[in-house]
Amino acid sequence: MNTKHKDYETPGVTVDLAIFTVNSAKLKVLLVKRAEEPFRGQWSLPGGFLIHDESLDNAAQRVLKEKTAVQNVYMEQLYTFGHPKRDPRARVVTIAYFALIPWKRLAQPASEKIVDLSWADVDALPKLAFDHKAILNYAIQRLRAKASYSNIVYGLMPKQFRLSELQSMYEIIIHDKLDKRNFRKQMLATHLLEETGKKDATGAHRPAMLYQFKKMKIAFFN
Amino acid sequence: MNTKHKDYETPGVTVDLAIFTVNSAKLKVLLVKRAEEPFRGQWSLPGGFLIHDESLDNAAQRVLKEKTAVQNVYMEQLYTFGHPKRDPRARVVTIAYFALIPWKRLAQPASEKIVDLSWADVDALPKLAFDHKAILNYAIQRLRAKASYSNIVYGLMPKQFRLSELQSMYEIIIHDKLDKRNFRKQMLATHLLEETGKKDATGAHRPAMLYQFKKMKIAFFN
DNA sequence: CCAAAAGTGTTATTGATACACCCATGC
DNA sequence: GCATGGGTGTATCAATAACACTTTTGG
Repeated sequence: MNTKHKDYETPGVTVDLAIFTVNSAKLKVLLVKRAEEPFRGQWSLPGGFLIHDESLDNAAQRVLKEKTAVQNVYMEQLYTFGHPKRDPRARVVTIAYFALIPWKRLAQPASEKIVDLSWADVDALPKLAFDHKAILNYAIQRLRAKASYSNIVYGLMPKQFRLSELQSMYEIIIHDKLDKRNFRKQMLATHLLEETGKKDATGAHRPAMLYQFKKMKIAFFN
Repeated sequence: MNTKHKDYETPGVTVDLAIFTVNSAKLKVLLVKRAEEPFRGQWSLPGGFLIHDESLDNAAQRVLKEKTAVQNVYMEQLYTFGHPKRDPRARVVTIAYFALIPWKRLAQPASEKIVDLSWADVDALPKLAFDHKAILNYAIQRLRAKASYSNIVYGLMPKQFRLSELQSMYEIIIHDKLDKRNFRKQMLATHLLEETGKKDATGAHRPAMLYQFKKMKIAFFN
């Protein structure tokens, strides 16, 4: 690493977040309406400048907490975007993250009442500021890919759930139907799930066993 | 994205590269000896500050070319490291890349004569400056992982090669022995290889068919 | 008693793995 | 003619995919 600055203007450094949840059988992403130029009034991904003495992960956590008031959810660094013209005013490099939040953990009235925040259906997105559409597409692609070979969808589930709800979650993310019997066999074969003993009778019909993820030292999403 | 700078010092932005090749059946990485403080005299990954109007990928290509004089090799963005104390003097965020170069494409005398450049065996690394050991470990892990489910090792092969050489390359990267017959079956089943018609009689024994990768519109390493 | 979701096994197919001998050439 | 790497096929095993009916409850 060459450490001479020379006379290059040093770029701004931000983090931007693609925060996903699932509600009403739709994958949703959190958007914020910009209050300032450029792109004033347009929707964008939540983000912010890196603060002194704050790691990248901490910056992403901070933005997440500011906008959603939740913490301890699944989050990973996605990719860094640095095209010189991605911000029309100044050079800004942004480290993109993606996060997953179970819908139930969102204080719905609180986060929905703020008019400048919106959970947008990823299949019906408005025009986005900057290169946020590209960032979001990248995030969606990564989420879908990981859902098919990892247990990342855990990050979207509530504490307890029916197996049919877990299956629906997979189907929503990967955009395909799964076989009920094979799905159950596979899920139980991982031994990552355990029965709670409780049954959920909220449906109008036969109550279903509720499951939860076993406590693990390391929450591992491969 | 909030675009107010406030009074935060804006961090420096660099790219650092883990440039791999394979020679003498060993995975090697290019290191440079630091000429300046901090870590003067220690080995580090090649890197440099981002220049105005240069994309991140271009910055990585520039550093690659400066150090190896090669271009058009496999390269991908790896991860961005931004711990506030990773550079002892100032805040520096670095976007790490990894690159693969076939040994034959390196002008050996040229790149080896420079005393401050070294192709180090990844299993016998010296102490590295900054957090470059962590960056390199991450790169090696990614390379090994991708080798087992993608055709990324293509990036390390010369234009034409024997199947046994391709197999050796896989074995070096994934650190395991493969079955010759199964390996050949699998490789040929992908239809990504084609016979050149030529035979390589440089060995002291039965000449081997030389293969090459088919020309593809999109070079795809999954 | 009917509607609706819960729950449950077996078979077929496919892909991955294990394994040993003959071949062609240079020396 | 022998040493060396080149080249080839089959059988087993494991994982995945296809598939339909009975059960339990609420209304």
